[in-house]
Amino acid sequence: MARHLITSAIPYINGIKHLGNLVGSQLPADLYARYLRARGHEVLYLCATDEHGTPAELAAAKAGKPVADYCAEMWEVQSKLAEGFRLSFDHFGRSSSEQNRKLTQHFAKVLDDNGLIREVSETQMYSKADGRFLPDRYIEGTCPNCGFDSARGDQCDNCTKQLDPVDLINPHSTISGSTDLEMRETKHLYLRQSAMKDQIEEWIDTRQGWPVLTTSIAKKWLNDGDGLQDRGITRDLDWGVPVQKGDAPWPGMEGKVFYVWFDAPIEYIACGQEWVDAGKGDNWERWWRTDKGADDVRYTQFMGKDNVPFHTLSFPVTILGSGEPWKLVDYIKSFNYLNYDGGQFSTSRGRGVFMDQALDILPADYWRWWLLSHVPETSDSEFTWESFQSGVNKDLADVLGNFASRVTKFCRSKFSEAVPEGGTPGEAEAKLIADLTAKVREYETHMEAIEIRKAAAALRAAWVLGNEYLQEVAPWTTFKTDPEQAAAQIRLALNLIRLYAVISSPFIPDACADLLKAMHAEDAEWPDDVTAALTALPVGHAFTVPDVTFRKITDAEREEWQERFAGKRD
RNA sequence: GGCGCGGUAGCUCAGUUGGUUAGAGCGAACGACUCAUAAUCGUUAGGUCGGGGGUUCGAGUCCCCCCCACGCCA
Repeated sequence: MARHLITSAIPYINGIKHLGNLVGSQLPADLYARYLRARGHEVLYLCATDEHGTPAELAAAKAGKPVADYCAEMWEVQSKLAEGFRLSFDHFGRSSSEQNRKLTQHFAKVLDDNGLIREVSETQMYSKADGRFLPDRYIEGTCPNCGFDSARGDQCDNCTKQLDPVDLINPHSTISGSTDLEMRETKHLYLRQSAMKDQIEEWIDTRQGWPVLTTSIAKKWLNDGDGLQDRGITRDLDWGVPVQKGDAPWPGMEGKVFYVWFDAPIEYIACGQEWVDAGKGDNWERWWRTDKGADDVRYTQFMGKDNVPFHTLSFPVTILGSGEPWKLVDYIKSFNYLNYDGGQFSTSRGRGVFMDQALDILPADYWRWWLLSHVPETSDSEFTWESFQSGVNKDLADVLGNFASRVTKFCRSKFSEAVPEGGTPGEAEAKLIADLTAKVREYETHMEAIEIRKAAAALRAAWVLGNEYLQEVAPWTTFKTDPEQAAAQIRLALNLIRLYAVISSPFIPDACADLLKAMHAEDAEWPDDVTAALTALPVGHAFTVPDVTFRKITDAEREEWQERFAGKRD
């Protein structure tokens, strides 16, 4: 038994995430967490909402609510949806927590003590009407190059020319529309990532077997151009962690907050504290402090490729730069993007399926199965309704669901709703057990390597073995001449249902729980010994014929959904 | 423009450090079976491995050039 710390990239607070967001970190992390728990390991799986920054402020303003209230409400919404998808977080925290505020301020202090923070004076566009500095993308004006009238402060979307906000003709705030703007001087803190470049690179070079996607992105940022750049960690905003040196004020930084990218990853740690403070655990340091028991913890992070630079560079700079014994990540599993029907998912245009809508039309397991078995591991992958329909109908309904149905119904009709006795296992049974053992071991290997698509394929192949076996021994034929032998065959098949429910549970937890219940299974112990596991339900053990475990998606539904989610979410 | 990831059977994708007849699932065709959610099982399907050049006894798998798609960046 080992101890596994797992985190998935924390979703931003403003709004409901789409399936691409879900499959890019939380869902695979949940799969891994569930698998490890099923194998008897001790797991702490943490996630949270990322709440600070301008987008949250703007979304709150749009909703006409104070930003703190808005975030609290959205946290509830995201929390409910996570439950809906059966994401098994040990705790779902918030980056706006008191714990994170203190920890972030602590890290800033020790980084400053270690000479890794410097002050920079810069001029920035200030909007008097909004009472705030405006980031480049909140300023629009006419492009001096091509005359496009909605050029952003940093770039013209029309001619792609790189711009400086001061170059814009008639610049205005996109928040209020105000044109009363001026350049003001402001001071910011920068994290001296450049000073840590060699140490970070050395650390990354010692990471074995990381996905190409992860290391190639990290290497690019380390060595591209002038190398790893220092990065601002403060902003002129109200909503965020106030800039302080630990408990003490930071002269010259009054009224500023830490930039969201700085405090968000620290929330991984703070979330452990929240977990304890919520009464769900009693010691977070044994997960996070290598001097307090976290030495034997294996820490795995899950994230989309857009988050890789923060997790391979910025956050490690924070951790290593602190000089304190915090647990560093051991393995980073990163994902490409899931596209939607020939294009991108789009939150702003409402293109694609969002988490709430998905659960409105089908149970979580249907989504979990398709998404996980098509997770964009090696390259971007694509959601199409045809593929979704075929994956659900074929894999879940026909191969797995129907197997449980045909076996239990046959038994009920020829014997009773209990495991029948008689007969002896022969060659066919021995072959099935050998094949199944090999397949289960293969499945375990892929799961441990977090090769999710391959794991899904192996799992599906294990389901197919059951159908092959039935087809070969044909108990419906055997029964006519040798009912005892048919009983032995169906006894094995009934036990297969239980075994499938156990090993499939990380992918499709609800359906598996239903199947285990139908089989009146008393435990869900992992089949380390497949032969033994196939006698777990003894002769005479009662069961209940399960309801339709997975229903099929009709062509009419598919067409309707295809239409409904094509664009424009209200 | 720079960089990154890709371009393998109709579709979605596998293909370790280069090595016998390039694989899987879906779809399609044919056959078997009838217990089951008109489900299952079997067989078949022959793709210039984006294009060109090179290294090698031998390359989808290494090197160079080009084309295409997607993404990121300034």
